[in-house]
Amino acid sequence: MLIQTRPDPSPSAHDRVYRGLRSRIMHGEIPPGQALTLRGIGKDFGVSMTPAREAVRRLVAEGALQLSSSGRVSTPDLSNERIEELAALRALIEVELASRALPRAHMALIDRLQTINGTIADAVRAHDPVGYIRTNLEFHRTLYLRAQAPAMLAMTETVWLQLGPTMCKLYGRMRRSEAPHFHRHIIAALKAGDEPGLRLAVRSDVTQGLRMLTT
Amino acid sequence: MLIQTRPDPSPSAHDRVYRGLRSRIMHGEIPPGQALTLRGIGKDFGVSMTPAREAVRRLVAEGALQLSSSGRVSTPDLSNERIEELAALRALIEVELASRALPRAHMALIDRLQTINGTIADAVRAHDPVGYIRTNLEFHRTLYLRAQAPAMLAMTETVWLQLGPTMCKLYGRMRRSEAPHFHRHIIAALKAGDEPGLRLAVRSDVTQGLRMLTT
DNA sequence: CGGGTGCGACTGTGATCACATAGCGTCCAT
DNA sequence: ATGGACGCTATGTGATCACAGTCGCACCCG
Repeated sequence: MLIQTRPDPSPSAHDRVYRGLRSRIMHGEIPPGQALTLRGIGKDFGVSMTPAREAVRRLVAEGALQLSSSGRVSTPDLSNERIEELAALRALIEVELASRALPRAHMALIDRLQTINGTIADAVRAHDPVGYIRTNLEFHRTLYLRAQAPAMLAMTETVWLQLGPTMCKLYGRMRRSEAPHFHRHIIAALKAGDEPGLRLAVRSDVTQGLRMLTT
Repeated sequence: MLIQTRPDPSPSAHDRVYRGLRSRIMHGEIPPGQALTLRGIGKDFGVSMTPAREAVRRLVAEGALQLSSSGRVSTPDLSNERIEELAALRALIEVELASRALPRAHMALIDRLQTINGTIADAVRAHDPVGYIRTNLEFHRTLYLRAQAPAMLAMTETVWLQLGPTMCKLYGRMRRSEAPHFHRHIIAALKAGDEPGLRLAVRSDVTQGLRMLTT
């Protein structure tokens, strides 16, 4: 019996398309309101309409894309109320995830977080919005993975996905840029094992970041 | 220019299939681990495989169905850890929704909640698990609709959806049954405008209901 | 020069088909 | 009688096609 060295070699076409689009959307590579076509997506990924349609359906279900009344697909342009809601959801769930990760946060994890934080600073200095968003999310995901709570992490990533195009719009016009300020608080609270401080730091990081998103 | 009297007359086939399956799953009409086939679903709804596939993909994206490695589709059989996580998510988000609904809760809303609560008691007396689950969710949704927070409500409904088959298994073996106890606390807190009491009552209702789900 | 109208290309939808694969029952050999 | 191998059937996947609706653009008329 062969052991699968690659757990997912799935040559499945719709999965490739799904992952590709999801990554582009979550990392803010597509501005809000951008129109997409099934045939265009299919051509981009070298597949026919069928897998493109499945990937789009899935992303619509996750709120990463929206369908107009006539079925045209585009990235959503969020209202301020929607952004506030999604920020509140991030605050609720991510605080819980951080809290659950705290007891399992070894020094190796903290080191990795500090490394990622350095990469974020690099992206900021290089004025690389996509790199900034990607590494910022990687910082949070690395922490939350320690919470051993896959359902909560999935839900959080869905929220990130919905905010992707909006973050694209924001960081595109973001001129003066500073390294993520509250990440140091998060790391300090992790080191100290200070749960209330960690909750406050995560909540502050999320809400401060999202406050800049409301027009 | 004609005004659409019916905002969604959508004769769209995949939407019919999606809504139908979603309702069945959320209300606990399908036990966990139940295998489904695209051609079977298509025949049930009188459509071809294509809309059935799209509906299934969407439900998989929402966690209401799972795909085996070979692509076979079935309702998920949740582990205890997963159930605990979903219960924690319900507690987090629903408490927030109730809190946001509180300032807008008129007497008319409270009356409707009491009426629904009576219907729940009827379903319990009639030993009707599906009716119980449906009206119980209707109770919560009626309250949360007042929160004016569609993204949070959607996320909560996604959690309900994931718990649907598990609730089916539970309430199928539920013999002695009592009317939902904490719903009265919720209504009392709404009447009194007591926010801490409301948060506690909702949290208790959710966690107590879900504690029975863990095997 | 401006606006309305009509045509054409484009886009999503759903059905059907060909193909690969996984399940599963059966049949044969020991 | 039991275990294993074979083959059939059922199932998901992806491509293609026909169709209907929509959007846009150009052309024509005032």
